[in-house]
Amino acid sequence: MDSGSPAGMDLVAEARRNWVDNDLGEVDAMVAATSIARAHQIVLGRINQALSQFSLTFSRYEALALLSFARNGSMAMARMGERLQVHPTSVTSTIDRLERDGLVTRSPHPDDRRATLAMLTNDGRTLLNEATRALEEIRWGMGEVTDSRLEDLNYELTSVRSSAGDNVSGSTRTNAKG
Amino acid sequence: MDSGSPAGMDLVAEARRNWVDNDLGEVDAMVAATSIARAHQIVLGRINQALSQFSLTFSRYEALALLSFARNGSMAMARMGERLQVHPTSVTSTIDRLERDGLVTRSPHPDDRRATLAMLTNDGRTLLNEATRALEEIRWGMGEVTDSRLEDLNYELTSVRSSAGDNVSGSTRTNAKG
DNA sequence: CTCGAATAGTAGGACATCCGACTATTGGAT
DNA sequence: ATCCAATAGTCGGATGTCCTACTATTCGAG
Repeated sequence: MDSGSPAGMDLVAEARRNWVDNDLGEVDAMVAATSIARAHQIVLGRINQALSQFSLTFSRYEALALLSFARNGSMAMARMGERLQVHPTSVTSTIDRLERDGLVTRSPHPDDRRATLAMLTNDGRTLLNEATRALEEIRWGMGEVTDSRLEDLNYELTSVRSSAGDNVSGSTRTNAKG
Repeated sequence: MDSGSPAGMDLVAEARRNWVDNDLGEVDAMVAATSIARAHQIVLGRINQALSQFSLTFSRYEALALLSFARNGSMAMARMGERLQVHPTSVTSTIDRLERDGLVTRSPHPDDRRATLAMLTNDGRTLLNEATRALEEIRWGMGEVTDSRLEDLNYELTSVRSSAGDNVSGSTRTNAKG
């Protein structure tokens, strides 16, 4: 345990009980939504805590990582928004802070004067590598959960993602279980 | 499909590919963290969209629902923070807006002059019931995913939650699969 | 070639969340 | 009885996210 919860209390089970007691419908869906939210809160909290030593947040880390995989370490901001699935104004805000901290620079797109390229600086790449090691050390906030369980979890999550149009490609489910 | 994604692209699979190509570790954990974040984004987006017709957000809805299960429809704010697992200042902010909209009232705690009780108003309870029906209609953002799959998903998520100290009680896993 | 639709980025505003700091009150230890 | 630590709530500030609106630029239709 590390992200304190009210002792002796399962918040999700509590929600289920309240729902059932009040004859409300779609209990499994309610529990799933609640569980996802709580898991997200836990994992994001751990990740952000691990990143805080680098004055990074997960959002900014994701942006750095995305740039690091691009050719020349640069990418048009609009494309970053597509990849990260965030609003264009969120990209502006994220790049603002990364630029402020010297991890990224803005430069005009050579072929499209509307566009702006965000480019990783040397400092940015160095910090990204350190932050990545820190995230590996905490197993990306997944605690003690074994890789086998993580694969099962990833498989189950694809059903939610695909229902939203995420083109879920080969979600390699190595654990033959079904 | 309803929450657009870049056509023909699985963002999570893309992340996995980048990770493997760069010989980075803890790939399953990275994918799990990414999947949880994306699933959360999808589900929360759908829920907030369904709630927008009531000028509610999921945070405010959760607060209303929590109060509705309490005796007298009231609860000390500190206790709300514990149940919702959010910072005390978040409770202040949430109750501020609910009070502004006439859905909740503040009153002094009868036995502890430090504490403040948040109490559901009649309008608040009415709106909560309508909002709950709206969430049931969209199956809490879980799309087409069957209840059977949701049970499996809920089971897998308990491993993450319990690793954070959530005292996971009987997560009834009706689907015998292991 | 010109004009309007689409695209790229940003500014301003609303919310949600956390953190640190501050006030008021409670309660236990001495 | 007194004093200090713990608790309850709020304020101000930082971040992240979205939305609407606005400017600049590109591109296709005619």
